[in-house]
Amino acid sequence: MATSRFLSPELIVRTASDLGDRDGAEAMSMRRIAAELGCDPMALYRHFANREALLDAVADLALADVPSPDAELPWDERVFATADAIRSAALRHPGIAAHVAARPPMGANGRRVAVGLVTALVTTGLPPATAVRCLQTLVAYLASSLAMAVRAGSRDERWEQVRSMLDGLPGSHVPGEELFVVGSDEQFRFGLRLLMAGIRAEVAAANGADGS
Amino acid sequence: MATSRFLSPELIVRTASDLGDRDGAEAMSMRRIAAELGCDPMALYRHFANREALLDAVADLALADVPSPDAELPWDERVFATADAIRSAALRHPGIAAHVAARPPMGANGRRVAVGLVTALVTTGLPPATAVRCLQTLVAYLASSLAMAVRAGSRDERWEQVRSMLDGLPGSHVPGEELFVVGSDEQFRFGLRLLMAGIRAEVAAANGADGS
DNA sequence: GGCACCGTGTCTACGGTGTAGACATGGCGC
DNA sequence: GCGCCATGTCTACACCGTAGACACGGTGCC
Repeated sequence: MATSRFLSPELIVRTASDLGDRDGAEAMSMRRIAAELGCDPMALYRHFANREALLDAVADLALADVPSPDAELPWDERVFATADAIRSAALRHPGIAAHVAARPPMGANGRRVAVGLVTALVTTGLPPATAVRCLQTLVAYLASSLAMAVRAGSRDERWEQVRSMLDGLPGSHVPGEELFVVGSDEQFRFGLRLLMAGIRAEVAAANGADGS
Repeated sequence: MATSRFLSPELIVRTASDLGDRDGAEAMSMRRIAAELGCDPMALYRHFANREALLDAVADLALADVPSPDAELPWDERVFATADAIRSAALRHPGIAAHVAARPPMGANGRRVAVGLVTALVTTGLPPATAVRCLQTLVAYLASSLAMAVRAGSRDERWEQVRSMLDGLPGSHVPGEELFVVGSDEQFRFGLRLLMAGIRAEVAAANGADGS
């Protein structure tokens, strides 16, 4: 049993992912993953350079079920749908979502999705450099939204204080408390729409200056 | 010397902040902060509930030199300038920037700035609920940009792989490597402009549907 | 068949972390 | 003068990532 090659990167990553889903992000320590596998913690280092590399792999696994953008759709729906799919996929594995956010995974799946997105953007007529900038902006927004959605209870009491200050403003006091749930799907889509509007303006500018 | 009340939240926070500036984020451990102060680590717990609370205070201190938005400026310049000031202030304390990003500080300074921003937004005619959504989106983008700007070397080699894939696309290969410096000032401002364009569209829609 | 090698898993140990809980001590109010 | 309470100290616990030396088994070569 000492050295019968029963470990593999795939097995380790799957085990870590399950553990994270079940017991949360902080459960994915080298020691606990090893305990789950029934092996020595140091055995993991034969397959991953360090913990971060392992978590990168777990994060990339989470992106496995993000479909490549459907090339039939209009570019903006394609981008919107993909961003939404990334978010859903990451939130389906809350243990790793924070890591996805802090370190956008650039494994096989990450690259596949990124290339799909940037492709959608360049087909609009955006110069590639601008398309990459837009993609980076999207990734940044996505990352933060994920990080916030994953916070304890997904309800951030700290925004409440902004709310009470808002009550002191001229306009009537703001509606309900549900507005202050940061990281909600609704809030995410609102911001994503803002960004898409900005990108559309950029596309229009590029095409206006370019051809028309 | 045992109990002469020489510690204070302010002193602790300032010491921790300096330590973080000098030796990086991971230097701000309870033990090292205490060593810097020449006291016992546990003494810090008399003034802060836990490490996170202490770091929150450090983060809020970093926002102290973000000026309240100048009410004379047009709303969009006001928002842009404030966002930029927040970023600068946070980056001036790289030790805490990551924490600011992960946990937008809502201490006295954080609230002051947040209220200033939301005020700028509601003066445009946006309904308060929408203004808050816009603010949350801005905060999310800001947070991520900070987190990325603070990464090792501020140059993420992982984006290089997207670049090489981009070379295979129809358009001529993308310009230089400097494009892929994530977290650069230029990239930040680009994304901020995208967002502001989106918000402007929202404002136009609100005012169009409202009065005109 | 014998032997060396190398990939893999194990063990021990180091230096760190946050923080709970009991203890000491000095200043302040009564 | 006495007692209380805030504050700082000490010890200890349960973790963490991972370096480095070791053991073992399957594989290729002679």
